[in-house]
Amino acid sequence: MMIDLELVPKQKRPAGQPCCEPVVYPDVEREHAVRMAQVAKALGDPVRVQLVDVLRKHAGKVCVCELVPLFDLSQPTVSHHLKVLRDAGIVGSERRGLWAYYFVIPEALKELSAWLM
Amino acid sequence: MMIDLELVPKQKRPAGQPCCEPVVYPDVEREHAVRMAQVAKALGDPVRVQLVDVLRKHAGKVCVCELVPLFDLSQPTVSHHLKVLRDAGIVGSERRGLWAYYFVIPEALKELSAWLM
DNA sequence: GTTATCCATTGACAAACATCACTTCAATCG
DNA sequence: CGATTGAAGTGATGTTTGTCAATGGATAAC
Repeated sequence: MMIDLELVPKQKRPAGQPCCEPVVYPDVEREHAVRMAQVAKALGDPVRVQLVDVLRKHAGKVCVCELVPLFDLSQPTVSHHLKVLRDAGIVGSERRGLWAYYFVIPEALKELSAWLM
Repeated sequence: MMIDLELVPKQKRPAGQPCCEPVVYPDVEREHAVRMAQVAKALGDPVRVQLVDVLRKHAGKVCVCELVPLFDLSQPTVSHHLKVLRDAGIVGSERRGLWAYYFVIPEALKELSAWLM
């Protein structure tokens, strides 16, 4: 982990003055940060990461009843995780008769991925 | 949002049989999912997303005292968020006298970004 | 030494979260 | 119709999280 730091050696400020100039922070980032955090938060659980992973590999072909046995969780809990992903815009769902099929919405992941790089 | 679904229409199963074959799930994904979730979870707060954003733009040049005024938060709270990022391996810190400098560890973000695509 | 400054830690609290057992809803089959 | 099935919703519970006030620790200036 070699990071070139270019540290700016600071000196103790004269009493009564602020330690340093605050870095200016564009307000534009604000809403973007909120959105990125929303997506990241939804992915902040191993179960949901795996759900996304499975859905990505079987887009549109997986119903909830196939997902449940993959995790040592009750069906309502899996449904809950799917809802979290849905609320974050990461997955969508479609109902066909008794079955609900889930699929990943690639744009959501792409947006976060882009910000990360 | 046009997703090609290729739904597999299922028929109601004969009584007593499972609804469908569970999708096989390689156990290799497990630990990877845990790691991805760990990073994502740490990014699951707008403040921390903004912290990473600022640190990325000023690598190695930002001390905590510069970060605090950017957020309408107390210094301990900012310290807490930095610790969360540090525990997730997203940022590192270096102490120089009174000041603590934080910097982003790009690999952590890159790993998540790669998985997302 | 004493004092001031930067930062981390602790303790406390409300809010949010993950989970399950139970229930409800919708659709299918007989 | 009634019975059954897949999935979502509810309520409850224990855990985690975000936040701050207060404190502690280390370093620099005096």
